[in-house]
Amino acid sequence: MLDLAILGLLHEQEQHGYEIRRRLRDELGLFANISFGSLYPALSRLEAAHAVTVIESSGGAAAPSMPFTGSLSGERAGLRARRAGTPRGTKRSRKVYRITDQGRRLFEQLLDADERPGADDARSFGLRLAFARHIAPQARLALLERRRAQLTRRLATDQVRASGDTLDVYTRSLVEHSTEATEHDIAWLDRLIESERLKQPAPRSENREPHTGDAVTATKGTSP
Amino acid sequence: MLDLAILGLLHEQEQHGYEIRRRLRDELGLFANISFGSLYPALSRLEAAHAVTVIESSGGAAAPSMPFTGSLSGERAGLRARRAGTPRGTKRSRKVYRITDQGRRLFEQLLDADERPGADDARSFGLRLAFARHIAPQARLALLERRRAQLTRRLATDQVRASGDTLDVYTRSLVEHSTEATEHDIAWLDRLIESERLKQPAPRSENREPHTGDAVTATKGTSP
DNA sequence: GTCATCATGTAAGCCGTTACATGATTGC
DNA sequence: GCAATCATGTAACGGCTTACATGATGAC
Repeated sequence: MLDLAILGLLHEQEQHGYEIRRRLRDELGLFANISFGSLYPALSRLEAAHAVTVIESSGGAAAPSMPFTGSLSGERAGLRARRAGTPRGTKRSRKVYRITDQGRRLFEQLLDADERPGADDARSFGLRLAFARHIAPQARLALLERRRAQLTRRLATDQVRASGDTLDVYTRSLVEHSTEATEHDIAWLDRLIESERLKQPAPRSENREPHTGDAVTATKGTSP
Repeated sequence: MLDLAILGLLHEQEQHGYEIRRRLRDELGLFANISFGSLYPALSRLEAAHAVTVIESSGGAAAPSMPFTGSLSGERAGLRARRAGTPRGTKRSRKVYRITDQGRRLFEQLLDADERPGADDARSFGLRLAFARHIAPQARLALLERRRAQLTRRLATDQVRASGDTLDVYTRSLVEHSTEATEHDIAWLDRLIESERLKQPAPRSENREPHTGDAVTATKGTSP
């Protein structure tokens, strides 16, 4: 699941590990404080699988496919010069990763094929929804409806539990609150689903133009 | 955390592994479908730590320091007789566990000392609340208030996230919904806390000011 | 006598953690 | 020059999963 999160972030913008961690915390909120002991091995794995490539592992400019001097001292000089322009940041000795075409394929594959059992459902769904803008409208709808079905099932088992007479006060309160929370979640999903339906009124069996891939481009280059 | 759940169930009634799993699923709801690959090793660990003892293992040996007939056929006959009384179940070759005094101590210790980082907060709290009736009133109150503080912190970070301008539609919706859910949780906790305070009006161990003045929301009555 | 269910266990693996080790850059 | 921060990595471990192995009991 971490792989999915990483690919999702790199989908938007090339970045280095340390920064990925920050965005995971500040933007996604999931993986509140993912540890480097998870993150870096994950990046290595993805690189080995050719899902990402290192486009810069030292000082050069982060511009895509822009060749730069191999001179280490030259790079250093360049960075010193650049530092004057940017008050903070712009460190050296970092590896900037970029997602590959294969990585993009893997991303989409993970996005709708993963949902492995044993995984935290809520987290898994949250992660997918956070990247929902990158997927086709009908896949988005399917994601929402799968989640809705999941919650409906939970509601059913909660009600069975609540109907038992063996629960003590605290457990009963817990179950009742859980039921309310689930109902709240479902109502929210229903609003999202309706809003999706309004955006794409007719599902139209096949040959649906698969979302022209603009709007995804990196809006900012190397800006700190 | 599984250890805590097991001890909590055995706290109430001696049982064998298979049955513990069923109660974990049907009563607690947490550990929806704990696997035997987790459960049995956990029981073995607890036994090795003298937190539980095997009080009956119908197949033959393994009863600790309690001698009984070594006759296999004898055991079988006894079980056959017992089966007639109970229409289903009452299998043989199972190990019935009982919690020990040491286990009870461990239980209480886990109950308020655990809360390890990296654990699923909600699940951990739910588990503790499910066993809340076994702990001292002030410990119960402390549990609720710790959880409340936790959720308040979450609310704060969610609000920071929401105030950023980089979030896309779906992520924003997610954060907003998460905020609502957390507020809902806090309101529920406040109801529980108030009801606890009513049950034990004056904590007054020494320097305790029963900080009133909360009276937060409480939109709906405690009993639906 | 065979199949479903109850019952216990082991082995391998996944996915995350903390703790530890190292080094570059920059502020003071 | 020294400490704080940025940045990357390795090692050991934790807690759970699935897959596999075994066997007893009861229904038919």
